[in-house]
Amino acid sequence: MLHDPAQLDLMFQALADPARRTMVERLSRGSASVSELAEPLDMSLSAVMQHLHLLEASGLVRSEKVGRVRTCRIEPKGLGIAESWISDRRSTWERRLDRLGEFLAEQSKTNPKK
Amino acid sequence: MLHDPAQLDLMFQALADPARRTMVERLSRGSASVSELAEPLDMSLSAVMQHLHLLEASGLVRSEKVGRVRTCRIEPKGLGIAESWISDRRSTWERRLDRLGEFLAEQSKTNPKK
DNA sequence: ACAATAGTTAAGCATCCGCTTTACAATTAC
DNA sequence: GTAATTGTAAAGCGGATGCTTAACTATTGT
Repeated sequence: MLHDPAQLDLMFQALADPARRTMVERLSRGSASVSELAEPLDMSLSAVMQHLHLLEASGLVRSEKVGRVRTCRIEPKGLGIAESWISDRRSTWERRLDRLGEFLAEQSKTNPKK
Repeated sequence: MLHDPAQLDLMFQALADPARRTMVERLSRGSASVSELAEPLDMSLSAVMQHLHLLEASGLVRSEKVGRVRTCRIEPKGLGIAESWISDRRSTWERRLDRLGEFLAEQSKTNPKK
């Protein structure tokens, strides 16, 4: 499964704002209404709504409205996508370090430091 | 070790751009000069330099200049910081799901569906 | 010495972001 | 029915972002 650049843009952009990360933190502890998400944030409800739009567009959060309250919850696959891009880079890096280590070990066997 | 919001801002912001992710991907395969980083990117060297500044400010990349070439390499701790924030959120979410599962299992034992 | 290479800095510019305020819509409580 | 609650939509604004070009510095090759 290849990484879709446009989605990664949206996802990392979404995580790049402290208010939005606060919302994700809150939602990782359980679903919440828009007002509940807004409560710890020092900004208008309207602003929170705009952050929520971004979070939904990125695929990190989904929500549904029942009556007059919209309930938001985490989309666990979303976090997985961002996490796996990072972890792919890390493992590429670490595999390379391993090979380098083996190479150096081999060097010091056939050509020990004087 | 608590997550520093300002650093997470810089880090996710850095990853939110396709050119910068391309640079990180390149560097995860090994160190590179600025020109090498620029090669696959359709923009001026100057623009690449600006992306590089951001990547260094975020702590994802470091570089040093020898002679007239600046060699850039990944800072593996950097990726770890972003990755661990995400994985902390995920595990909070998953632990919560587990508890919910246990609760529901308990419910159906003492109060089986009619 | 001169030219080519590799990088750096600064200014400028169009666009995007993160808010605000205002006005409005839908649901629920009294 | 009317008032309070909860959420939405639109317009506007200042500052941040992602480039460009142009001018410049430092190192290396001939």
